[in-house]
This record gives sequence, structure tokens and C-alpha cells, in this order.
Amino acid sequence: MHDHSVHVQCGDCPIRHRAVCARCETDELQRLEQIKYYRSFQAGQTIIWSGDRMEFVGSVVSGIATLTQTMEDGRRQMVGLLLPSDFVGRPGRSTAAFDVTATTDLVMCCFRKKPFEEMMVVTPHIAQRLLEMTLDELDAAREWMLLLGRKTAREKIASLISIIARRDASLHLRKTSGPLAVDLPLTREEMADYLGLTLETVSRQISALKKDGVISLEGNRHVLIPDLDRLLEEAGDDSDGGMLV
Amino acid sequence: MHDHSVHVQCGDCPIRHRAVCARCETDELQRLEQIKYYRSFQAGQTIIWSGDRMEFVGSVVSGIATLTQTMEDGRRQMVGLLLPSDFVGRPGRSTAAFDVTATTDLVMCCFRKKPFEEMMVVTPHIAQRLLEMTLDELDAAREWMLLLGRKTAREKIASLISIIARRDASLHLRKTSGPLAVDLPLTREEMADYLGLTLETVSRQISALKKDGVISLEGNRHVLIPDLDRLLEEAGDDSDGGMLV
DNA sequence: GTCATTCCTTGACCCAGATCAAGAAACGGT
DNA sequence: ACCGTTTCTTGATCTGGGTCAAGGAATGAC
Repeated sequence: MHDHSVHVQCGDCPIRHRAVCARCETDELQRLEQIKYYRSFQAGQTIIWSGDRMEFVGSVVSGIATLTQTMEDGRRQMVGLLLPSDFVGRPGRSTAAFDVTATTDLVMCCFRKKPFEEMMVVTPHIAQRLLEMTLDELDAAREWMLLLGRKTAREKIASLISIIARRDASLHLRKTSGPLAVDLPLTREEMADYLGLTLETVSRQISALKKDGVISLEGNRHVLIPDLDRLLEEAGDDSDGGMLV
Repeated sequence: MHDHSVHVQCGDCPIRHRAVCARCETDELQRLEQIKYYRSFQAGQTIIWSGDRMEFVGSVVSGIATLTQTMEDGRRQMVGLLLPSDFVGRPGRSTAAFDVTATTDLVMCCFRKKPFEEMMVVTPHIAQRLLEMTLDELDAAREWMLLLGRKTAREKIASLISIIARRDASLHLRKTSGPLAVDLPLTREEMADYLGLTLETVSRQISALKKDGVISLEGNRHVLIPDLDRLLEEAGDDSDGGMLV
């Protein structure tokens, strides 16, 4: 049995779909081609409201989307951050459990849910691949829970920056020299919603990390990391061995 | 296509396995029978340490287990609570990402991981059923993130009690009259680890809810809920329609 | 360029929940 | 019943991060 985690291009779709395998499912790729389509969203636009019927599944081609939960009094917690190549939607679920919002202009590659689910029944590897991806998300959610429940504000900020650095590195080719550079794809308020803080605290802690030389800023969004180990130490992660590897 | 979510008995195993379907996979059930075995653990015993090789998957037959994460300095966050019928383990993963601990005496129904994974390849419905279960866990984790990031101590306690009440009700037959009664399966410290609080704050908030008539206690662990709607209101959940239905 | 808007920073003050500390209640073993 | 251990409660005090408030820096439209 060969490796089903090999990523493949899905037709003219600029991202690499991870739900199918290059070597053994060419016909499935063709069928996926037939039911896929693209949708664009503007920055700030809500893609799906919690409770809405979900008519499609798909993956992010470009741009950033967030999954958030909101309480009646307006308190808001981000519960998912979708970068290019991330999958959205739950096969077998008819309604969305959370708000999905485009925080930048966004393009998604979508599959109508019903045909996609029919394909899943016929082609078992898709379900297996989705299971693997969902388990990854679950692991990430559980790391996130440690952050929310037990980390200090400073540790939360350091963690967020290193999480984005890691995601970035796995997406793009890695820079080989110079200090690591990361673009924060979120506003201070969105970071606060991610971390369970207020935007003022986010701003203060970023300033503090800057003053202490852990990071430096070019503009508001562009972060330079002179010493990644130092940042990981600040994040309180116990030896993140898999980092950037 | 009939409903694959039908629960079935797995031989003499006292719980209902949810990974297989009654009507279309009798032979799979037989194969599962052949590779399954039971393991018992004492209260307080660690089942798996984070980073250990995971040699089995399985489900809880009786007792309570927790998934926890610990930072070097000892800060601890619970990231999963396993009640009878809950599934443990990640097919496709070789090492555990979190500590799994029995908090009461515990019996698990296990399947050696390798044969289980081989079965998954052959019998697609298992992967589909596991995907469904994992998506449920992911939804629960995301609700939990809202709790950790944005709820007050009082809301956290009220949420925990109603979560346990809901899990309880789906497990046992529902009482038809009198105030709803719930046994807390956790110590105050374990509740604190669940909620991202200290045990003192847990104790104080339970006392406060008692004083305000939202709950009453019989002993330390047995909770009576005179008015469930009142409790849900205290929990800050926006109209939990699915509750106990 | 100028203006309006959005986003970010910093300061002053406050409070929910953490920390430190002392007992009280519950539980299990003999 | 007695005793040791664990678990729970309550009080006093402290503090990290929230809240309120003001102003500065980017950004984009025209």
C-alpha cells in the first residue's frame, strides 16, 4: 500500500487538494473535477452563519477565514483559523455549528455537499483522508485549549506568533537565511479573539516582547524573529520538536 | 442506503460500539470480536503518557478517564473527558499527543491498532463512522474553547454541570419526574483543570450557585438541579435546543 | 496632496480570580 | 469508633488582565 498522503493538484485549482491520492484515484479526481466550483468572498463577509444549512464543503484557495462563536452579549471566541489549503465543512452535517467569516478577500474551491458525500461512500480513501485531517484539527484544538485555559497573555502572544510561523513555513518554501519573518494575517482584535484576550492586552504584550528583543516589528503586521528558540521558550511549549521540520 | 449510525452490541462487551453498523457489517463485527480484548486500570493510573507509542484503540466500558496536557512548571489543562462508550485513540497515529489517565477504576475494550487499521482499509464504514465521531469531538472541543476563552468562573461551573447532565442523560434512561440529579464524576481539582480555574474558585462558585438556589448539593458530589433552564441561563449558552432531547 | 476611517498604542484605574493560609468535612482502613 | 488521609470550604490579600479613555499611525478614497 503506497502513501495516500501525497498531495496532488486538483485540475486548475491553485492549491493542492489533500483529500485524494495521486496514484490510485485518477478517476476520483476526474469526478471531483466535475462537481467542483469556485466562490469568492470579500474581506469581512460572512460565508456561513452558525445554524445555517451547509450546502458545500471545500478548501481555501487564497485568503484567510475564521471560525468564531459568539455569545448573546457579544463576547466572541475564535475557534478555528483557516489558511490556504485548509478544509471547511463537515460531511454528514447539515447545519454549520459556527460562524465562518472571510477576514481578507477569499477564494474557495467548493464541492456541493451531496455529490461529495456520495463520492465518499464509493471511494473510501476520501473518508480516511478526511479522518486524518480532522484528527489533526482536533489535536490543534486541544493545544489551543491549553493556551486558552492556562497560558499567560505573554505566552499566548508568543504561541500565536510561533503557530503562524509554523503554518507559514509548511505552506511556503522556507527561507534559508536571515531572521525568520512572519506576516500576521490578523488584526489585533482578531488576535484577541483567537487568544481569549482584549485587543489592548494584545497590543501591550506585543510591545513588551518587542522591548525585550524577542521579536521586532516592521509596520504593524510584519514580525521579525531573531531567535526562534527564544520565542518558543516564551510560548511555554515543552520542546516543540516538530517545529518547522 | 440505511442508517449507519445505528448502535450495536459488540459480543459480550457491555457497551454499544459505535464504529460499526448492525445491518450491513456482520462479518466485520465478527472480525472485530477476534481482535478485541479488555484492560482494567486502577483509579489514578496513567493509561498512556504523552509521546508514548499507542498500541491500541478502544472505548471506555466503565469508569472515567481524562485527556490532559501539562506544562513543564506543572500547569495542567484537561482537554478531553472520556465517559463510558467514548472512543480513545487515533488510527493512523503512532504516538499519543496527550496524557490519558483513569480518574476512577476503569475498564476499556481495546483493539490492537494494527489489525484495527487493516480492517479500516477493508471496511470503509468504520472510517466513516470514526470520522463522524471525530467531528463530534471537534465540535465539543470548540464549545470548550469558548468556555475557556470567554466565560466567567460562574458560567464555567454552570456549563460543566449542564454538560455532565447532558452526557449523563444520553447514557442512562432519563428520569421522568423530580429534580434532575447529576453525580459529578470529578474532584474539585479535576473540575478546575477542565475549566481553566483553580480549585478554590471552583469551590467558591459552587457555593455561590448553591446559595442562589440554582443547584443544591447532597454530599460533595451529588448535584440536584431544580430548574434546568435556569442553569442553562447561568451557563451563558445561547438556547441549547438539543439539550436532553 | 487632504481628509476620513480604521487600526493601533499607551495610560490610569479596577476587579475577577489567583494565591496563601487555616480548618472542616468526608472517606477508608483497622 | 478511631485515626490518618484526602478532599473541600472559607477567609485575607494580591495581581494580571480587563475597562475606560485619549490620542497617534496607517491606509485608502478622492
